[in-house]
Amino acid sequence: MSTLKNKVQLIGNVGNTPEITTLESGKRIAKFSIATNAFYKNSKGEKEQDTQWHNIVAWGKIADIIEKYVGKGKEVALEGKLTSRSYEDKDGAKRYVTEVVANEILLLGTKDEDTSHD
Amino acid sequence: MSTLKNKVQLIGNVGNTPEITTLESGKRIAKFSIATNAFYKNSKGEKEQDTQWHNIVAWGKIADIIEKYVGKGKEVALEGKLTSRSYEDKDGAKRYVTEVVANEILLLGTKDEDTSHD
Amino acid sequence: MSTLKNKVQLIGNVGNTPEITTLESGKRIAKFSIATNAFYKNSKGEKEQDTQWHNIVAWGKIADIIEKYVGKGKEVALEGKLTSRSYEDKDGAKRYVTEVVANEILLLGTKDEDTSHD
Amino acid sequence: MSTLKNKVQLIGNVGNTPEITTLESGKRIAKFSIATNAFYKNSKGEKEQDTQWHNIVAWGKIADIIEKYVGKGKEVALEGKLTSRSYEDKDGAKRYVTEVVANEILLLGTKDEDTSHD
DNA sequence: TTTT
DNA sequence: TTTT
Repeated sequence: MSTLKNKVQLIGNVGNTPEITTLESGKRIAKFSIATNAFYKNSKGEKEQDTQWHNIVAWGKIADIIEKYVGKGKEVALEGKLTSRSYEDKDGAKRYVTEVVANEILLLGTKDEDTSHD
Repeated sequence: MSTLKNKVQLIGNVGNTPEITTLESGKRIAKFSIATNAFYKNSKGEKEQDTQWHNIVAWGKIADIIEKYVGKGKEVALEGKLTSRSYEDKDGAKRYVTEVVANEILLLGTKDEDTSHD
Repeated sequence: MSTLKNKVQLIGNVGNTPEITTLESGKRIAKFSIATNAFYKNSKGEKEQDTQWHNIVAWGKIADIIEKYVGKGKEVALEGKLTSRSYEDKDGAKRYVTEVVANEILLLGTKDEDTSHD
Repeated sequence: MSTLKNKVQLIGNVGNTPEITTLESGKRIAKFSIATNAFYKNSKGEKEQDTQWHNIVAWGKIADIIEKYVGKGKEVALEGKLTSRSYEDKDGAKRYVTEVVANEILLLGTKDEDTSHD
């Protein structure tokens, strides 16, 4: 599956303790959010910050790595693909969610071995 | 502003004629969607396709390039940042939209000069 | 192995028919070069072109895809890692070569199915 | 100038104190090298490390940021384009050098504000 | 909800 | 809503 056609790269801080779920099939999923912070000066020359929050999902081995090494507040770099899916809310209205499905994750600012995944 | 921390790269086909809007301030915005297509074989060995649709927004010079060169069906490569914003729908409920704000676009499969923007 | 730490992405035209070699071990290697073209205006407002040539190497399945689908002049997008190695030339002097080891390749401007490789 | 067509992204450690040069024109250049480290297990299951060294060049504002903030041993993320140039060595033989011309740099593992450059 |  |  092509990653060249749909690639997201984020460097930011993890916002919450990743939730790990095991499906009936045995497959494991990790979910968490990360904040990317951009700093800039506004028209008055004051520093401002643009923070974007991103929903991250990971499967299989990446989920295992996340469970082991990724905690709230940690700085990580990750790569994945941008996906959207719809669902019906409790009122039957169609809702959309956009998530980044991670295929590689790297812990920054640690002396640990590479925890990325191929 | 950092693009290293928040980067999206897409190669796909434009789904609709870009809508160009001029704000009162004179700023121009282009909006369109693109489809990224991934092909894979399912468990039965049959070819399947995973199509993801992405909302693209572009400002200023990029919007001008899009107006001039980007049409429905065209294959493009683009880079931008992943952003989400919320708004209230007509029932007062909070809705979220995720968009890619393009900072560079490249027309593929054309003999035209480079239309990317720095 | 981490690709997040060392990533090269090129979109350009293939400069020569890829050379395919089979090692004694049975492993296959493809080698070719690609040109990336950047257009800009010089100080006199004239269009100029900066062409960079890159040495590409690919192993295994990617080499097979290249043999099948990639020919001189074709437009491709590829991703890989930047590597350098040294060797001794015939005079015993140390020489350096820098190559991009491709791990994914995409044919552009074709109607073919996705030939990328994971 | 297009960066989509020729993009290198590296996350690694700076190998030496950057050399800063000011040209007669007043333009400033920073030069340094960075190591990217990939860890993997060999056929015996032992951990091995593949270190690649890259020559980095930066101009203008990026050179200033490097002079101020980037020192030997620091972990940085950077993006740039892959360039090669040739020169004649003292024996009149043609030599090739490949360098990454950085257009953005980010200090990792620091509490500093974003030092990236657009 | 992170980080600066 | 594209493309194959």
